[in-house]
Amino acid sequence: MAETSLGAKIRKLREKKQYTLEKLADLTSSSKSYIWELENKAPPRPSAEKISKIAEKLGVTVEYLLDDQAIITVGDAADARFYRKYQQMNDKTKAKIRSFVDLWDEDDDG
Amino acid sequence: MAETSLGAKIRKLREKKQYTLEKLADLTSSSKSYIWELENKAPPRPSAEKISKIAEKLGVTVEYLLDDQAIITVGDAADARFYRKYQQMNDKTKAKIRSFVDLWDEDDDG
DNA sequence: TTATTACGTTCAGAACTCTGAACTTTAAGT
DNA sequence: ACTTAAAGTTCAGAGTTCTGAACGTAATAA
Repeated sequence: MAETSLGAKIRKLREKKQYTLEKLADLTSSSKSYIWELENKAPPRPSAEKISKIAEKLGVTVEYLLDDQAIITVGDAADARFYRKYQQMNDKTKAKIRSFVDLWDEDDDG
Repeated sequence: MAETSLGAKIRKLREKKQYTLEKLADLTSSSKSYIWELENKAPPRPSAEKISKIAEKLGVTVEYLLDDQAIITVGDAADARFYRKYQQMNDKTKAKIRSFVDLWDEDDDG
């Protein structure tokens, strides 16, 4: 089957989160058959709305999902991605990161 | 005519860059009639590919164009404080924190 | 074996995107 | 006024997205 870059990314992220096709479909107001198509059929051209919800639930940016090349994320996009990731962590981890960043901030920030 | 949030953002950014419909269409492999529809007709549901190119040429993220709400909805006051702090740091520090958090995520996510 | 359950796969077709070409408007020049 | 050009607007229809429902497969249990 034609394996696209987008499809491979979605499947990898979905499996890492242990979501079934149906689970991810529910989270993103999609059908499981469509999620399956995105992962397995070429060439998908999903709507921005779909890919935006999918990116959100998988904890990445739209840019990351769509860009064929590896991207060097700078500026706002990187910040958005970072924050999305942070939000999805559990409270204990969040607290650890915050106190860690507080220390870093003292020394380094200008 | 129905004025959507997405349409308004695209027009504002396009006019700020002094692009005509045709110019933006050329830059994004679209037709000018379609760019016009995005700006003026409701409800647009453009493909991820289109909106990605448009965001790129207008110098914003896909998330900024699509999210109806304020960019980030904060669940928790501590998160909000943390993110404000993070945003004010310099790029090098931000990058360090991000890669640090990426590592943390590997262990912890599930 | 025969349920049952959970997950993945296939496909017809309604609904929608997006284009090309024609048309209208606005503005500047003579 | 008339011409020309540049920008915006409209629309039919080819082609695509996306869903719902049916089907396939594998695992577990009685």
